Amino acid sequence: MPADRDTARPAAETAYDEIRRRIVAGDYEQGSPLTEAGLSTDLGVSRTPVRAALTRLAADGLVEQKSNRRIVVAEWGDSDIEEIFGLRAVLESYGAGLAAATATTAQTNDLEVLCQKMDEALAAQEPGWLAEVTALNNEFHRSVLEATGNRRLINLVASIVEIPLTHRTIGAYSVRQLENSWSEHRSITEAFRLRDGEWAASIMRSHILTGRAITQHGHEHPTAYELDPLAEDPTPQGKQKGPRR
Amino acid sequence: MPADRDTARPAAETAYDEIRRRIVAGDYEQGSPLTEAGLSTDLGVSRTPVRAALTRLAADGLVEQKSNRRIVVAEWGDSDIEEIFGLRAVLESYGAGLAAATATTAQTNDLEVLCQKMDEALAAQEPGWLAEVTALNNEFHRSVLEATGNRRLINLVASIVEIPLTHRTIGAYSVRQLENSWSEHRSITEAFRLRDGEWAASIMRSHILTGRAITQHGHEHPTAYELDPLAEDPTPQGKQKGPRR
DNA sequence: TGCGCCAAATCGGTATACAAATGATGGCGC
DNA sequence: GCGCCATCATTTGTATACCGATTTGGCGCA
Repeated sequence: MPADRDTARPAAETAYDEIRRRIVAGDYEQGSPLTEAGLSTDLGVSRTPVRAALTRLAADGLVEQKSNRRIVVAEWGDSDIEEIFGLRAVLESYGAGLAAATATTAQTNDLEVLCQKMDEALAAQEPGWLAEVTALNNEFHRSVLEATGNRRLINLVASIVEIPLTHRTIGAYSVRQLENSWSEHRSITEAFRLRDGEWAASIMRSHILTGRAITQHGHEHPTAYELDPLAEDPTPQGKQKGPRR
Repeated sequence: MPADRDTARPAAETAYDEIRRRIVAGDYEQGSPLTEAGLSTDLGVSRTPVRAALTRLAADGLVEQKSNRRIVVAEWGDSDIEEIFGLRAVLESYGAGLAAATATTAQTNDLEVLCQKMDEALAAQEPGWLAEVTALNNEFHRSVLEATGNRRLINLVASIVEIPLTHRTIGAYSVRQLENSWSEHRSITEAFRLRDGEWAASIMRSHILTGRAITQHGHEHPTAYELDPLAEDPTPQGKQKGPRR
């Protein structure tokens, strides 16, 4: 246990980030109970910041409060993935349409840069490239939403997307499918350049629904392409003991 | 200060509800700072539940945390109304489409009942009818979303709609416009009966965008209909002293 | 041997005490 | 007289102690 806490950052935020990271990383079993005291000793802070963190996580939907006021890690199944992709398709296509119609040249160029980086990442395929692709993909979608300037829309999508999903999702794509995905990103960028909101929205919708199809059915017959599988998991070191009980 | 606290309900939840009510009711000036100590003494609870309440309210977007870690009541203007109606149009039409395609007869009947009650409320126009109409309207939209069974969608819309808006919105409608609004509700119900998701989605979209137009431009030339204006406020009894400062 | 009740421990909810940081105000010096 | 610095007050962040409720395990009785 580190004696020198990082006093620079608020401890409540640290606790929030750490607990969130653990949940998203899958360190905790779904439905496993989280006790404030346990997390408190685990993180080396008192129960108060842990409580604040759990409150925020509950609002995010990452933990649930059972009737007996017991807090457990949220569970989800196929229906949740269905919901998430459906909502993303609706919201992100809406956002793409808005953004494309009003985007500045600078914003469009930013998307172009991201596409460029993606191409390079694909071409190079250095160790860890899957993680980089995931990051770039998230960045692209985030940039599109940011371009709308619609803070509420951004928060809405953020509250949905941030789930132990995105990680594994990319893994379901074959390289061929990844190339197609990037091609769609390029098309969206082009729609931005033409200020064609309808086109942008349409592509974004297809893009996400394609992702849904691949995530749900693409596992069966992957063209695979086995790269170094460790690269997919950004946190390889052995984790702390799992949930209590 | 009441000595006999209602120990039955959790104090944090009470604090959340009360602070939320005050914000939505407009008791606090937009951008006015909320101090934990002040709310604590106001509500008769300690700072801890107040903190929890403020955390939740921040997640809801009803309060904002300024850079200097000062918490203020969220401010909004016309652009927020624009955002909200736009998102409602997208999300609720999506929900209506989903729900209509899968709705049970019982769910459709529930909508029918609500339409019936609306007709009666309009015909009677008893004191407080505007408040009742507001409640029925909210209930209708909530029922449609509930019929989707999409918990995430429900939460998303809830996080947007619950805003110091709905109250005043209804006031902007003329009676003629209210009748039209209910007529659209009836059409949505009919679409449910026919399991016509596309139709339902389309009506819902028009319905909400009409609401946007009335809210934004309908104030200028209202056919008015001045009823007792107090009826609009569902909490008539003199509440605790207003915001500090 | 099984069922039920009681007791003890565990955990979440609340209050409060304390520390750290930030903003304001007043005084002092130039 | 103006500006800067120091001190103080206000407020948030954190820790901890206490209380009530719920659950669990054991013991006793049928």
